[in-house]
Amino acid sequence: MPELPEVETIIRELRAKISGKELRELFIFDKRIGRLRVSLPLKITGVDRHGKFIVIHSSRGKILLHLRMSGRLQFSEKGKSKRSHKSERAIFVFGDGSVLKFFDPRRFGTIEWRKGKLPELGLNPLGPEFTYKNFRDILHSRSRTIKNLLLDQKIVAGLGNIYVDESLWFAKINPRRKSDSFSDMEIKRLRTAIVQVLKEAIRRGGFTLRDYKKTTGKKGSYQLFRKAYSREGLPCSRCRSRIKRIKIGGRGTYFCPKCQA
DNA sequence: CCCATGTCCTGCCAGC
DNA sequence: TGCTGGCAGGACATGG
Repeated sequence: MPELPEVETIIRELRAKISGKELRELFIFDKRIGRLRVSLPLKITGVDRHGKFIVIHSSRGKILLHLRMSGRLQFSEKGKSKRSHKSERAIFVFGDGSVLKFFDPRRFGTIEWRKGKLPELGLNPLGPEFTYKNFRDILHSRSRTIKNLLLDQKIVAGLGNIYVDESLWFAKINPRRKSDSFSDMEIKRLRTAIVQVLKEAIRRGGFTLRDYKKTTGKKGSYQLFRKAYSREGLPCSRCRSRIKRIKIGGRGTYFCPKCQA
């Protein structure tokens, strides 16, 4: 389930590996993932992250990849452009013979071609616009459960189920709280928690529980550091109470019932 | 508009 | 052992 830190890890690897290369061929094996009507070859000029989108820049437009839940990219310097696995949905072949494979067992991932603007998203939590004031204005202008609000990409772009639970744990905020009920102190704590959690997760190369892996096939390590997500019944590392799991908006939600009362 | 819920999809796993 | 049902979740559609 790639979220901002996982996507950031992936784009840093991709940037180093495919910038400046020529995209010679693109095979898409599953129509559901998207159709890319663009003439090849294409010169890759850079790779960026936009929320959870991977943006591959070229001189004529951008390729947007979204991994959704189970999407994974695997890069090899010398690879075959033949499909060798059931969950392989697309293969990018570069001028030097290296290949990038898009695996996605659950088939929610997408590939699209964009000439103009990128999709509109909310605040970038690692950008200069994620100020206390901007964040407070958004929280106070809505009356939603904080868990749902933070999952909304049009509010803050890049958080998913894991990092929302982790951030709320650090901020000591109950995931069921309504966003318009927050004090200034709580908003400051939450803002700081989000930034710190995301930075630490990037430093650790993301969170690997099942699907997510880096483009080299290696795992991230944030799961070893996690405080709430997928820790049901285990002791809270602050107060030793047992972490609880509830459902909010259909999403599994982990929190400490004592510190996040 | 605002907010919550249902849906897409496949692999995995608990329980019988 | 083999089957079944439930669950996982990002984003979008739908409906109140």
